[in-house]
Amino acid sequence: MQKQYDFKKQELKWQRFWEKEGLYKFSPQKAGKVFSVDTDPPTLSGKMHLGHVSSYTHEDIIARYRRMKGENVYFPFGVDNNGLPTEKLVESINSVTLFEVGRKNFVQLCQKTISKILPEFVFGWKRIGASCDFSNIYSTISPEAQKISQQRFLELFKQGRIYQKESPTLFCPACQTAIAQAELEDKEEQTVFNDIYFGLEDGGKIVISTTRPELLASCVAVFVHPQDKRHKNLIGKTAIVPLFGQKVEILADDKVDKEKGSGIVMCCTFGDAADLDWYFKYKLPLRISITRPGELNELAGEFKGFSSKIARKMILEKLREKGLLVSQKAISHSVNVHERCGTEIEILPTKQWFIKYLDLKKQFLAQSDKLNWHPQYMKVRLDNWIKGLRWDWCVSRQRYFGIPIPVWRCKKCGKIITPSMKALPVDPLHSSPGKKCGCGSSEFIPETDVLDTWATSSLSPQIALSLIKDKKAREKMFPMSLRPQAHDIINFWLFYTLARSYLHYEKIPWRDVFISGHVLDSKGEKMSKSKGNAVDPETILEKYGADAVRYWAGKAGMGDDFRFSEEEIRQGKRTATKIWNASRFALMHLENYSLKNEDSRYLEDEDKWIFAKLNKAVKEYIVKMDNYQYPRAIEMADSFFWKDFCDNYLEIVKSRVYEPKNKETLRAARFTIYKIILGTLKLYAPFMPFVTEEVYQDYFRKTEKAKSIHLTLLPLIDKKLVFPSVANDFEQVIDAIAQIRKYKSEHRLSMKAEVESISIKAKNKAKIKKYLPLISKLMSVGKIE
RNA sequence: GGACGAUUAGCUCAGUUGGUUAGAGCGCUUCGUUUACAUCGAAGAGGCCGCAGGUUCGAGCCCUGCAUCGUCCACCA
Repeated sequence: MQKQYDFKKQELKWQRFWEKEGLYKFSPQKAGKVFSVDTDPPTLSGKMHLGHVSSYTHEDIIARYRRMKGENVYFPFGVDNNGLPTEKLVESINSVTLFEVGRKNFVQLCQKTISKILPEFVFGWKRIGASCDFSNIYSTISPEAQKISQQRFLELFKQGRIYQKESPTLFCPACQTAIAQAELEDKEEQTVFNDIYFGLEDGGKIVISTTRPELLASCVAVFVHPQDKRHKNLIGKTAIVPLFGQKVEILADDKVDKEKGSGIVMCCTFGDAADLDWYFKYKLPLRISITRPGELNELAGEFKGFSSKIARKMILEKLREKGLLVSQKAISHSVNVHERCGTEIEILPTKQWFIKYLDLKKQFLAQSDKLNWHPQYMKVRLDNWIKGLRWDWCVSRQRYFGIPIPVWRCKKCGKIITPSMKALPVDPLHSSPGKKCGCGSSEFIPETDVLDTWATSSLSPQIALSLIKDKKAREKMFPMSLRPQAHDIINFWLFYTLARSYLHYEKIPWRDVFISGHVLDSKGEKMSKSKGNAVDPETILEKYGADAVRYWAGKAGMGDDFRFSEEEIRQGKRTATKIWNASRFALMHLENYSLKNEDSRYLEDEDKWIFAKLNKAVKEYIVKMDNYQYPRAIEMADSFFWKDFCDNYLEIVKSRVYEPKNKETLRAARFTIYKIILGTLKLYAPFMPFVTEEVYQDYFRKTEKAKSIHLTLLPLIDKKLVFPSVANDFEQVIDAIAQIRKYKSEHRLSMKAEVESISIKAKNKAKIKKYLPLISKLMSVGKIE
């Protein structure tokens, strides 16, 4: 063993070793109950971030623990490289826009770019010691994933759960696609609240307030509050929209806020979600004046062709000229923007594909009940979301790099034609149904929309399991054992997966759900690129090593967000060093020792005591780990290793190994050291896989046989080595030592200083008597009373 | 506005079904070159357990109300 533990060199070495040996390769034939993890495929981006480090450390701790419990762990790895985020990444890496290169070339460029950047991206996960089966990585855009996704789409189509409908949809004018409610983000924006005169048909005028005067051409009604005395007389009258002249009815609805502006509001198709509600509720006419790219159309007359921003200025100018602009007030309000690009969204009627599922709320809630939630209170979030669902699931996107919706439409009769399951995956743009339509026509219009990313990632269990070739084994593995994920996507990924699983199989997708939190900066604020407070994992890994960073992550409990703490990482590094140092000392005394079980016959009381301590620690460790309370488990390991073993046992046993009274006591000490060190390493192995492997390989591998510490089983202590009453009595020795240390400390003495006599308090004097010589020798005390 | 969570030592957090003097790590103070480790060891200081009521022989833990913070959802002309 070297003198210093060089984590950088060693971590890389063991990572390569694990990979080369295929340590974490899954095979259904291996022994043990299968424990399968529906891992969260990270969205492909240039680099892993600290959130990935922490969430994968949590999963990995669980996976490694289960492996050491003798379970056959399936811990797959995938990347989410489907859809808009990947498009954006590819555009920025190659400095092109998809409009420049065209759809077909762009899709190819995406594939090419992905395979180029993937290895480096994945290396991040290997580096932190994730024990995934990297020999077989899945991708959410692979032909296999496409096949699975299209297959399930067609299944639902046949069940009558897929329909296409023209409907007002959330639409991003910059990305040119429909987006989901989940993709919305709030953004605080400075804007101007304008009071504008509307005419009345019977003469007179009213003032309405709006932040979006560019939508005047789309105005279809004016609303007041039914209990608003000021405006009660207006109800039922007709107003005339300035500049555009359309006549609109004045209606009453209690959604109107009397306090806001003049208390009179215009309703446009569509300014926001409230307009949408009114449109349906009062069956208002449809007046669309904004095109998909976010420009005004012919309905806006002279403003046609201008972007909504410019048109807003022009319209305000015109209103001002005509004396129709009463007043303006700068306000700050929050608007809905697309999370990917920050563009304000529009609501536009477009034709989209939906999965019908609003009728299944009850069933979904029942599925949620069947899951084992960790922590339990997170369940409420899902349940509230399910109860509050208002729309069916819009699964179509007007994008390019995604999984194509596998349908054609007959040019003649309009019937929807689907491919055969065997033909999947298909891209309708580049293939044909291969059969005639029922009406005899063989001309088809291909569907150009692709599926929403969630429509595919909701099938992650199916995609992950598709890597297992043995069909019988694969089917036995569903439902999977565990879904680990963060709390922010409970309403999306977790919900959608649960929903799909019910729609297709009427089963829950997994038994356990484990929810983790987000990494915050050291002040407790959210990390984000824009704030510039994001910590780069690479710097931190360079500085402290993966074991240390994992130690920090392992201290974060379920559900809660937790802070980045360099202090805690330093503590992790100290722990790794301590493990290495204690092992170095121990192994020094184990040279030329070969473990013999009969040595346990000569165990001294301190040996029995430390075995009892380890036994207790292991038992509690297992309880905590089984409940996903790994921060409590690592505390068990810490306090056993640091306090009981290093500070007390090793100090006591030193005299025995340096100057043994006889062979037997030396052998017993060596036996104990061997067992305890190995046991300690095993407790730490899920948390600090590198340093524990280093020590294991250095000494224990030749006797323990297992190729790696990560293939060994938990240190369950042989009952024959546990003597509770002896251990209990010996506890008094520890207590006495503490008292003597305190005395010396208070008298500013070195621990080595000789003391003539001392009196200590003991609970049971009779039982401590036989230990007095031991204590007096150990603590350099002449006489103890 | 609705839901959920949090509030315990200077900081980050434990505290099991209510039961003696409330714990850990870090930080701080003092001491110690003890043959694995100064990346160490020993000792110490430091807490009206957010506030106010209630239940109980007994409350950090149970109940009610309030306050503050956080998260998610809704609203956002």
